Amino acid sequence: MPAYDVTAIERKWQDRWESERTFYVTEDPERTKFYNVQMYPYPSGDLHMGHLRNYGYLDLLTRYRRMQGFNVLAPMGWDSFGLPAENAAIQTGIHPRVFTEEQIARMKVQLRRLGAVYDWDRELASHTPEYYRWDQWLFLRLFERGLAYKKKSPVNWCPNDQTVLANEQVVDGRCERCGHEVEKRDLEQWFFRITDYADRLLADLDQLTEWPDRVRTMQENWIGRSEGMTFTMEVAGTERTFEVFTTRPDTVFGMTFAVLAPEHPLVSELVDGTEYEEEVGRYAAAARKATEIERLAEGGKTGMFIGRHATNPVNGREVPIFVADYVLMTYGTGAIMAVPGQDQRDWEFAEDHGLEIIRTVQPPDDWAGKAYLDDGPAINSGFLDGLWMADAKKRIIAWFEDRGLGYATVQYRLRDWLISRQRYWGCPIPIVTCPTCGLVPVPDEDLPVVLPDVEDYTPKGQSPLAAVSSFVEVDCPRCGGPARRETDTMDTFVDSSWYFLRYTDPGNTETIFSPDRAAYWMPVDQYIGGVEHAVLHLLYARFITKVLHDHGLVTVEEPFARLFTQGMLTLGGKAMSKSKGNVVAPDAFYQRYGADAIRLYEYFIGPPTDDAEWSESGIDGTSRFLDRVWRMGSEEVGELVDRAPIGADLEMLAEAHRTVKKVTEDIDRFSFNTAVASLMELSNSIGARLRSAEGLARETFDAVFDMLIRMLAPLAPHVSHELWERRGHDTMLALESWPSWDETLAEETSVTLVVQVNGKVRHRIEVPTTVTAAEVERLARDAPQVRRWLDNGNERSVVVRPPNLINFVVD
RNA sequence: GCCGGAGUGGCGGAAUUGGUAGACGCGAUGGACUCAAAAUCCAUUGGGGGCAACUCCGUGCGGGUUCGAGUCCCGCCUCCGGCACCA
Repeated sequence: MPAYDVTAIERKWQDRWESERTFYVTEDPERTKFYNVQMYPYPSGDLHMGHLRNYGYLDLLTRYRRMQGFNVLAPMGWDSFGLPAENAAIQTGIHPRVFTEEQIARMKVQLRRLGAVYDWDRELASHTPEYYRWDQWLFLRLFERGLAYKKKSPVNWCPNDQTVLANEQVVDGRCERCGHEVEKRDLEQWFFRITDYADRLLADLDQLTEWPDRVRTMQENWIGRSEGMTFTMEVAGTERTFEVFTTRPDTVFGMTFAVLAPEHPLVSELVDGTEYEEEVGRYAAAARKATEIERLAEGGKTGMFIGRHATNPVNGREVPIFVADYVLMTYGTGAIMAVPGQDQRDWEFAEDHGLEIIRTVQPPDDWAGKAYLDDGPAINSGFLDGLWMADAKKRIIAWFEDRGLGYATVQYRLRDWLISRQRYWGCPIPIVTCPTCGLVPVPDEDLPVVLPDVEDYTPKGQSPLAAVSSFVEVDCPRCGGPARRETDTMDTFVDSSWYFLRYTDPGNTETIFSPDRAAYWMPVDQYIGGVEHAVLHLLYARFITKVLHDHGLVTVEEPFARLFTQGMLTLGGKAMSKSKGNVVAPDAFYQRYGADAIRLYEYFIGPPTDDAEWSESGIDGTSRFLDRVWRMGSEEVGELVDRAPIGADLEMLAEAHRTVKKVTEDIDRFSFNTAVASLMELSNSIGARLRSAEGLARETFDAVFDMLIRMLAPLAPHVSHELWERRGHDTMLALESWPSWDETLAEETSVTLVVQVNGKVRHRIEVPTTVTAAEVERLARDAPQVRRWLDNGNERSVVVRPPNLINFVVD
């Protein structure tokens, strides 16, 4: 058990921080702001140890930056729309709102128990009409700008969750949430035109120098920029044409067939009324329905000839047109020129279907049996022959452009963001469909479109809202005639793509937020969250911020200046999660050790970016450390002497200054584990000196202990605040300044000189930091441990690096 | 397959710029205190050899650069993460 009354002390200080509003802030142009945000959580109820680790990091920074004098905003909110509450409602019949708000209340209690402090005046929750009203407002601005549109297209459908999913929410062909295989369906859905921002989302990654490389790379790959050429091909014997996109226009002479995606509209047009109609129709229909997993499991490339030919513009050659599911309607133009000699997928298809292969790049002599993808001189390519890839591309694109047959283009892998969901617990899309006026936006003054209560939450392939006639049946806002409300709700990632802006002005009932207040706080100086959002939330939030920037509401183009992705806490090697049933509940640990020991252990467990395996025994260590500090600060431990400082005191003081420097630098580089280690070292050293014969001067102890407590304040806030008060300070430690260090004082006066012979350590000598190279060499040569080695060999040379290293090179 | 990241004692990890490998903590062993236990404190703790001074080996494996490599370079192995029919 700890040496002090953990529960009473923690409760006391949690009350004080709240009642004194210590961490509530306003905009203050006189002070430098620090906007500190954690990805707002889904209110899942009980926090486990893994959550505490993450909340602990944010709280550490809030307190640390505050002590450094920044005007720190640390808000908290709730990503409170979404499937878990709805699924619980289906099972229990409890309204998702009731369920969600209970969970929020519980989480707030638990955050408080950890000692996590926020400006609760800025709390927001996305399920409230006060919040989602502005989701709808935002949707309408995107709609006005042509950035929100409704379109029928092949989309991802999760049969288990009974809703469509965004591309980003399909992982390995499965639903990110429930793991069920995802099907393709042709549905009319709402999209956000994120592809319009693909170039900016890619280019501005360069500005994000304080983001982990890993996340930037993931976004770069996800956006997937490819330079190439788009050109038109004519279908022989018809008036019809289609466009193809290729990144290898230099290989166009090697085209031996063309392929259309099964969903390509031209497919049915070209086979209608021909002998191919039935069979091709059957193939295309099957391909459209198959899941991604089924399509890939086929092995080999399926597809079939559709009875038509296309003309290669470069040489007039007619090549057969196929339909095949390895061509995707959602990328490029949904049609390709196939060059089996230079593309492995085309090669496999050609082999499976007995098609001709013409190489257009000279492969190495021993190359056989597969496509050649690397660079080399062009062959079988008319006027391109002999040119290498880069030159050949330039030449052929110029050839197409001169004749108006094709043009250089850039394609992105990124798809538009599918934001409609056929589920209940989300933000209604503020659109009315009128038989005469078409899609009509709900006027701003009629917002919010309030989510109505329903009897039955069960998804039936369309939103449960569709069954609420009082919701669906409305007058058209434009012509007044009978019309129907959109019944899909928005992806919850829409809610989370701008909440950090709302925190700056959460009570605003006139606008989404005041541009001035947002300008003061933005960008977020430190953003903390899980790496699992690298291409989901983090991409969407960047996109929406740019849209709002273009709308004149936000000054910055990038929302998050510095990103930190924390590692997970694991148990049995797996991430702690309620659904996996491997969570460690903190309650027992709060009682036994207290919040401070838990926090400290979670900081100490390892680098914060790394996953860490939970272990119970580790808390003993941090708890013991806090006990030692407590006893040192509250009892007479060892020898406190009223005397003028002597040598030992000066050494103690120097050590404390060195620790301040180290801990400050460690926290700045997010090396919390070594910061804690340094504080332990300092505390050990104070203890050892107190027990030593000389003891410590009272004045030295007071100064050094004061520094220790200040440094401990962001890490173990309760115990450090209590000690601060008990030692006679009448100020709130959280508002005290972070200690500074005196560089001269912090300097080491002596150092261990390492004497090496041929790179091996043979001797160590304590020397003053000021030793010269000559002194180093003399000291080293005089030592018998060194002379033995020098006398036994031929000395070649000596490398001297005063004050701490000398290396003799001996044969 | 492609792109990242990592591999250090019994365990978590440290070594920030090429310069003392293993900080700090856990665990373990021995000791002090105690009637005893708990708590606390002290000592030892990478492996081998030696009474000792000391010495040999040691950061996934094999090479290399360097006076000197956990750190840099080349080639592998293993694990983790991301992407993956994107034309």
